[in-house]
Amino acid sequence: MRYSNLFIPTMRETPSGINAISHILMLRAGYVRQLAAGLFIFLPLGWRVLNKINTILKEEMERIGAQEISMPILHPAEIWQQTGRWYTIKEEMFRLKDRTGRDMCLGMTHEEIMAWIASKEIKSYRQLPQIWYQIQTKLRDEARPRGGVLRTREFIMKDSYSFDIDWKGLDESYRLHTEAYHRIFTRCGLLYYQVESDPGIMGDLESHEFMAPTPAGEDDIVLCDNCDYAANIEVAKANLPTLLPLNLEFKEIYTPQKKSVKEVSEFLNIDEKFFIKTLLVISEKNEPVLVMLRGDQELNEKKLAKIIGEFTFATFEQAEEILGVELGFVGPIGHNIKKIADLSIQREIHYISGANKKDYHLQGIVPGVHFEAQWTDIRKVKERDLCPKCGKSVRVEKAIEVGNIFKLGTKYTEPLHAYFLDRDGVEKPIIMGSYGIGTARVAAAAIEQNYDKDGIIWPKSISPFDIEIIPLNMGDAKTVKLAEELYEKVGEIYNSFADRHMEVLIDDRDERPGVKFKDADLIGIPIQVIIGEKALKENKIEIRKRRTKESKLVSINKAVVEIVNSYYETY
RNA sequence: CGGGGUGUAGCGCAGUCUGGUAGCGCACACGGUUCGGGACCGUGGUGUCGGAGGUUCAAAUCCUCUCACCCCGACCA
Repeated sequence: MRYSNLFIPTMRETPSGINAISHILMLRAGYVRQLAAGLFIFLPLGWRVLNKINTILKEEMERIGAQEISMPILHPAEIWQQTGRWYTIKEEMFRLKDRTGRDMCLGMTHEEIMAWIASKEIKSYRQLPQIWYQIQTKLRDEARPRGGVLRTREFIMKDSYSFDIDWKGLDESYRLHTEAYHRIFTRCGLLYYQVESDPGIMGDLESHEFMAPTPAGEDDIVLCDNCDYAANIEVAKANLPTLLPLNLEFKEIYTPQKKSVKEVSEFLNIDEKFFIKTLLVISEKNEPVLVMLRGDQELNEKKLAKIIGEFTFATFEQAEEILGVELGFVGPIGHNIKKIADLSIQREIHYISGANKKDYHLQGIVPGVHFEAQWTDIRKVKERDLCPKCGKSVRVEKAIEVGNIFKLGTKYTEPLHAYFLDRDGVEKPIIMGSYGIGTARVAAAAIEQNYDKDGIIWPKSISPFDIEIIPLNMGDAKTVKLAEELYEKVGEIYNSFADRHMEVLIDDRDERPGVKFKDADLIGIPIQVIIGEKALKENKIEIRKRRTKESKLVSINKAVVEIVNSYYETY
């Protein structure tokens, strides 16, 4: 295509107030514009990228036998009421009424609708298994859109749904998706990990997330370099840290104004490991719960929420009222309320914690002797903890969730009466799975992982164009003639591997060379073909790889071959 | 929803404290000179100063309310 005909509004200056690299570069390079919080317009280049990704998604989904369908975005409330999610999901769902006053909502995902159509049409085991997918817009009224296209209120997602006769079938559908996802993210040029994850409101069964590591990510993932352990920090486990016992006489100690574990630890010059951190939380049933962790550990709120449900941390006033002591001096002994202790607190070891008395702590506390509690894993894994699989130390990395896969079982098919008759004429619920990939997130993750100070460096599989031809002087007839010839010829070259034409962009604008170079680097097309008068005098042109910035002069009569070869060489 | 911040030309910003004719750079249009890393000279157009109300002879500036957006947190199939 011709640059002069394309709408590519690049910006010289960095927009203020935003900090995700992908957000800045997508704006500066003219890929997107923002309409409102969490709502983005994809301009021609941005849309081309999304379509490249969607094409890969389609190819890989079709490859595992999935069939593309299209679903309404506007849903009647009844179906969501049947599965209960109309009530369990709160402000995140966009709701509206139609002209007759009927409750409707905008689809944030499509389990309900997919299960509904399955319930109507799937009657026999002979019709199973099925995998249906869609690449469509979803809407969620996000509490806080952020990071440009990383978290938006309206977004395109590929989601697929599997329907099987039994759990074995689901395992197979899940496996097929896992393989497809590995192919998809590899083809998209992403560095990624498959991690164990929290199924959240999707169900209680197995689920994994595909995570692209980058500092812009919203999630923390725990990785082991020694083995293949990888998990979202929400569910990650680690080996119990052990402690050499310290003998402490059971007695109160005066610790004026020292409240946090850190403060008391420094004051007494005793390692934080020998402390018990005592937290007071209030569950959603308004029940106070005392939560204990070893002093050097942090609470994993997701793990605790799984045990006691949603909770909030007690305020200063609530603590005074419930425990009769100021926060900072609360200890595990006494208090006739529910207690949960992390497994990192070992029995038969002497610890220090609050004395339940202002300005005093208590040492020599022995868990199991001085207090009892429900012992369970509620701590957050941190860097250098020991891998639960191999025992070597793990690391924690930030990552963008680009895809996920869930085993749903009968969570949606039962409430929606999606039953079939099996071989023996027995009625059974369809076993379901769901699998998503956020298209724009893949694009953003690709940028986060592939850029330099000059702009985007697209993995070539999802670049909006393959080759950019840059005639430096549009006033020079020879330059223009050669550029046009290459534009025609390279565009016609058949890329036998991917079975498509090279997509060539020619910067035919009457701009100065500097402008063209800057824009070319910004928009990030893998191969730049530079046609300048100096080299032309020696019958040469320049081929430059965006990623490495290495360039070489090649003679005109070999230009086409060299350009195509360079394209294959880069990645 | 809690905390912080920002709204002035298409973009980036100054002006606000201390009220007195709304500015700078880039971009844009035209002419000329340039042409291998975001050129230069000249000329020109561009604003409900986020909105509403109030104080005042006078408000971008002070006061009250409100809206939008960004960042941190909560939340997040």
